[in-house]
Amino acid sequence: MPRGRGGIRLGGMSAWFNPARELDALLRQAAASVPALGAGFNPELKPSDPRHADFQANGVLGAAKQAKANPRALATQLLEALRAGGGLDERLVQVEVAGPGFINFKLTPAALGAWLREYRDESRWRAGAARLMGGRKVVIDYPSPNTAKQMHVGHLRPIVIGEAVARLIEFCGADLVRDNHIGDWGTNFGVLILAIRRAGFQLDAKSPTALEDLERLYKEGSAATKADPALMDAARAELAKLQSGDLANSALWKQIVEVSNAACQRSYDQFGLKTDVILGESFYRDKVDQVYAELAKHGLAEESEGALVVWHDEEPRFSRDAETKMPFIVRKKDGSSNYASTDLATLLYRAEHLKADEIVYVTDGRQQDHFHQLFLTGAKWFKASGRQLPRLRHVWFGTILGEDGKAIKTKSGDPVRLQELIDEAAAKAFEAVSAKSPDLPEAERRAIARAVGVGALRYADLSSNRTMDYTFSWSKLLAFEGNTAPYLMYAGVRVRSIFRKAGLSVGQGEEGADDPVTPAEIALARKLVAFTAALDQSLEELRPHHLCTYLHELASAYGAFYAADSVIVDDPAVKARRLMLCARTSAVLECGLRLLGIEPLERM
RNA sequence: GUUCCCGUAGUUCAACGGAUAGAACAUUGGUUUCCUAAACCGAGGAUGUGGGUUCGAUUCCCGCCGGGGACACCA
Repeated sequence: MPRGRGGIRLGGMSAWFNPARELDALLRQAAASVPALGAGFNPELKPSDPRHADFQANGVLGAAKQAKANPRALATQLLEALRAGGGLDERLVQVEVAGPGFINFKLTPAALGAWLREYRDESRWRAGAARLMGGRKVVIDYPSPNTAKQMHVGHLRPIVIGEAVARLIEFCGADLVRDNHIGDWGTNFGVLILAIRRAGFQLDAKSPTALEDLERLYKEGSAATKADPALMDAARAELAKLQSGDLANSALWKQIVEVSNAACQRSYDQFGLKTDVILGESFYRDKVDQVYAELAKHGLAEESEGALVVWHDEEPRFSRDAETKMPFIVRKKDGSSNYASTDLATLLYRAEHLKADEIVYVTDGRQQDHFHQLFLTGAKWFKASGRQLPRLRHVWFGTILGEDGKAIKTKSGDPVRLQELIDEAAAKAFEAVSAKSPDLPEAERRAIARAVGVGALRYADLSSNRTMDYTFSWSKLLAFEGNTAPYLMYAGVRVRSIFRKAGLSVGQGEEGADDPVTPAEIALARKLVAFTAALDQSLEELRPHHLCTYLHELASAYGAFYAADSVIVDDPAVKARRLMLCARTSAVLECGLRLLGIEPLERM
């Protein structure tokens, strides 16, 4: 993400969409004329603790050390150069040298007011954010489940995180393709087919218990093949038959996939998840031969113990000299394809047919080594064959642990089913909404409960850093107070209620609104302008929790404003400017919630 | 054994090398003739451990302790 490339000014309008970017650019310009700093100076501009300022530049401290200069004196020089440059209007931004040599920037009420009047709605923000990823074609790979398993709580994260990351990327201007790369061509099928044969089970895809039956059989098969290596070989043989076109296995495979996809779709519907394409591993069945041929041709892959593998000697743990060998196995010794084969074929397809500039893989953290090897192999392969490698990113998340502190797995006991979790959340929310708003019709209370319950689940998962593991807990996932989705949704509902009471629709009644005045108005306005910084930060490493933190702070600032300053008052000027703050809060909050995949409400 | 991730108030989590380590829950004291109290205002309480780098370390490096993951044909 390039910084300091000048700012965007939409159609000659005056306010900066993203003040941090503008200030960064101005500081770099100014530094060029300060001898001790020069053109390569990085101002290290960051959002500041609001007690001090809106933004602070820390870069002078390090530079002063390098130049053996007094940091405060150097900061003062830079500040003078900045003023001389003429790009800074001090009626909008107050600047001062502070502490050991920070440069602090504080937006004045005039700047806050200008921003609020100008960046009114989502279309303006999208236009502003489009500089982040505009014109880029991005493929995102999620939730990519394995087939023939019931959805349990472990499936929550790829759905929820994947959707939030996808929406964020799309919001920032990318042309996005959501590709559900389902795992439908692996050894798990061999295991399952073997188990079905051994049990003499007749699969009926239309049976309501079909998925449960499959899951039970898979568990049996999994236990059996684990206990007996001969059975594992038999399972692999079933897969090899499938992959080479055996009619009976292919027919069975088709039925299993059908049952599995229908069940997954029912879960996706409840999360509002829509994928653009479903190109599972089986889609690449006839595209892996090209991968083997090209890797061999360029000398990247070699035979080892009968398998075709790629070593990466520059990475000690993937090198052929490693103590425990961890090659990237691209073809098994029985000739079957595996995860690596199909992922390489998928990479090529996305680059050549989908024209991806960037590919984002959303999976759990246990696959880090796999993706590291995939990316290394992809880079060498594309370079050797003269292709342009898309930017590859592994957006991984931590594991949901069971009560025993171990990862929740289908095989170890019975983890909570996803449907059970959703139903429980909705039931609890229904109880709450019925207690607090008994006058609403039952149908509406049901709909609200659904939105609140699912929203709470999603937010609980998104609000902490995705790389953290967490232990499954009903109370954590079903919390409705504090830093939760219902808190944010409630703040939004209170804004909408004001407009209803005033007989206006959101956005009306703010004509001629002036700059914020009271402390609560100013604090809220500063928070609203900080939306751009929150977007930047979330997008940078694709971590939605930054957006969650921001939205919670915004809702909290609104809560304080709501308690301190009445909106519907007699003074038309006061009313107009507070209505403007309400409208902006509503819009930012709802836009932010939607980015997280949470549907805002009119009332609750 | 090799390697990756993690360790912050009683609990669940923030902090992109910077100022007095922020929140939420729980505990505790207050706020409602007034726009939804699912709210607001206040109080107490924390960086596993030992070194190092740095003007400055929760953050970077090394050791130790503790938890989890991966490691030859699962995905």
